[in-house]
Amino acid sequence: MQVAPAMLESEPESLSALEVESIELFIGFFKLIGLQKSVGEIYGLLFVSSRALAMDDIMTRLGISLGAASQGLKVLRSVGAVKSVYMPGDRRDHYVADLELSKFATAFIQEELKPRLDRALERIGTMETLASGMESGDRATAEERLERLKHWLERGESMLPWLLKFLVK
Amino acid sequence: MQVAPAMLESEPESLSALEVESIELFIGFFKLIGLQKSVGEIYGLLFVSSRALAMDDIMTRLGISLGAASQGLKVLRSVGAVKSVYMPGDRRDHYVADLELSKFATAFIQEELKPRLDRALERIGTMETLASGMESGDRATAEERLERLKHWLERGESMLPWLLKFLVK
DNA sequence: CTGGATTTTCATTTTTTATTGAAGCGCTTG
DNA sequence: CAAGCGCTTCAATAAAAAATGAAAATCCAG
Repeated sequence: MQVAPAMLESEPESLSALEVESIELFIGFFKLIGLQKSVGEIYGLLFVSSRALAMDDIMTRLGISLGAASQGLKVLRSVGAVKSVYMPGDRRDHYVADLELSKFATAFIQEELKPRLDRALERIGTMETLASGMESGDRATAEERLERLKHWLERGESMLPWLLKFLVK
Repeated sequence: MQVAPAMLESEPESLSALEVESIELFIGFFKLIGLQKSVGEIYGLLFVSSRALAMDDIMTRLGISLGAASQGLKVLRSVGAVKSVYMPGDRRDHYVADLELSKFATAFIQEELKPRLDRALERIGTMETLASGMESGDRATAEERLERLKHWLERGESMLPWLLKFLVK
């Protein structure tokens, strides 16, 4: 029996150089918006694939586990980064990358950034109340700084709709 | 055996409610831009402090280690979020929060976002080369997608200067 | 210089986060 | 309607990131 020499530690199914670049690119990109490595890997693979891939293919090509593939696809579906296409005569779901890149930015802004800003502004309300019961020196400092922070956050918040519009097209 | 009632696990030096809110707020904020918890803690504490604090104070109030305080302050200095003020008759450095919040955003955009976009665009160059040597069906797919991605990234990049200007004031 | 105070560094430990894969659910289909 | 396939879940494990604290470097005042 013939076996390819010294292959126990190689890429599970050998990715093309193009695929490797794509995967690395999207890992970095997705990490930035708080998504994990395996999510980026999957999207990177699908992005340069001209045909739809089953979860099975994805696991094998990337050498990741069943669970990671399933969870990664779940995340990608949830942000609309991937859609499944019907393949006649195959029970498995097959996935293609959604090329509307702006979706990631949109999801990030609406699901991460916006809620955080809202939460922070809420917190500032609480802090203003707390500060009002302090002795005058500290109170003045706190109030001035809170005011400043509030302005800045409100400014940031006011920018989001514009940012969204810009990114979406 | 008698032990002080349930105090083994309390806050090391008791933070005020205002301080706790501030710390939590900045932990969240800083995490978003990729800075770690202890960095947020320190800034949060300084943000509502009306007097400059020595590293010693910071450690004690927050209950963090020497190393964490030192490293956290180093990061904060490096992004200009904190500055040290001279305290007559005390050899220790004392720190105050820099209130120019836009510095964080600026540092993030210039030190995280911009380099990543540049790196990604570079990578796309490589990928275009790789794609050009593929067989025609896959090549067409890859080229179209790369083009799309490139446009989007360039668009993002073109927005950065504007974003910076908006955030800085 | 010298001694102690202050701060930085970094190998180790702890904590947090991501991945794995076996168990189990629900479709299909034979 | 049973058996197998595809997929999801989640407790256990592994990997990555952050915190710790002792040792070393730096800084002054005397």
